[in-house]
Amino acid sequence: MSLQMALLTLISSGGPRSGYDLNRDFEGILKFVWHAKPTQVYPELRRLAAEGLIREQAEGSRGRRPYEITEEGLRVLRDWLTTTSADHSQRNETVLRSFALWLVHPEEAQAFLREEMEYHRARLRGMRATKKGLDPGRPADRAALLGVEAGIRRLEAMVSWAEWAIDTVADWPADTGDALSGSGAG
Amino acid sequence: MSLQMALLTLISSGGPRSGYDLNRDFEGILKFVWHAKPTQVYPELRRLAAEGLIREQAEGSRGRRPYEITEEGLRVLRDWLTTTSADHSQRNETVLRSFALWLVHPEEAQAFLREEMEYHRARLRGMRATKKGLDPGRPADRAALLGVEAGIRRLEAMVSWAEWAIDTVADWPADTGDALSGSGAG
DNA sequence: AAGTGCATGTAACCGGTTACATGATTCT
DNA sequence: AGAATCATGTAACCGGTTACATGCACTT
Repeated sequence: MSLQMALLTLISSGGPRSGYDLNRDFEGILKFVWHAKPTQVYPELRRLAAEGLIREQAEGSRGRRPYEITEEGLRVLRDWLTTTSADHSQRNETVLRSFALWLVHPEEAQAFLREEMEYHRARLRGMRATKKGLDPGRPADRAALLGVEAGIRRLEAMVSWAEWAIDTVADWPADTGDALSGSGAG
Repeated sequence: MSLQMALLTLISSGGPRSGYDLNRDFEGILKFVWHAKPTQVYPELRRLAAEGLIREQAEGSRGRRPYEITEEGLRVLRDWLTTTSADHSQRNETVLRSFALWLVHPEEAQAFLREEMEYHRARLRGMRATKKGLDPGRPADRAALLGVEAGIRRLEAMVSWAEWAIDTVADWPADTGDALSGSGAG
């Protein structure tokens, strides 16, 4: 359901877009918002076209199939925004793993946290670069700036959390033997 | 895959737990980390037991089936933590929707953002209450505190973002007619 | 001419959701 | 006695991933 809305949002905001363009968006600006593999995107575009929510334009070079949104597609998008409420279910493997960190040696826990810190710092740099590429003069970009700002703030939260967590784990008492018996790096 | 690890983490950290207990955890402390419906949890527990990663204890009152983690389960959990890296793919419908907000009237955009702000504030209160219930003297709770702190920081980021976004939308130029033609509340 | 990146797809499988079903225990 | 909550499950379906397949265009 929401994949359709994600595709309609991208197509409506970024002008005519092909499956390839959309896949790049999922890897770029939408990385922390929505994701889908190419094998899911292409059939879904066909379905949206069959439902009349998007329209295929003339085939471009290299077999590109650019789509544009239809009036009906816009209507459906607006309807979704105004009459349904957002699903808040989430999955975050970084945080899931942190719940289990008492089972490994502090050095291993810190190694994990450092890796996560670096990852989120890198993504944060990417997000800030993306932000610079947006034009506040364009209505669609103004909305995109809202989304990008959310991404930046969430990434900043993760980076500062990881920094704090590394310090916190350093202060954990040794717990000689019990939780870590049988652990690899013993 | 990660559902198994989520279940092992909960069972290892919280003492013997039944499917019902675990479902409550998914609705509570793990709400923003991992989620699974009861219909997925019960068969998965049977599978974990068949694989020898958890062990069923004596059936309790009301048909409760409490499980405890086995040595093999602990080994698998530690192995997952130390030899594989975290999947960072995410989906966040709140932020996805914000990318499309230029398509609706500013009042509708703000109504959405206000709703999200309230939702995240409420969840933040819940997370802070959860934090108070944890005992830093217990190793498992110390790790849980890392996870809960991540949740709090992410929720704080979302609340402050929503506040900022409401103000930002208020300053958007009117864009008389173009993007909003055909929109419901015209 | 070979290698890389562009660009789209199919089929099989698995993870996850929805709808449905059952019965015991506690509370009012 | 009836309602609410505890507690576990099955079956069908759908959304999403993995593995595989194809061919063109641009660069070196």
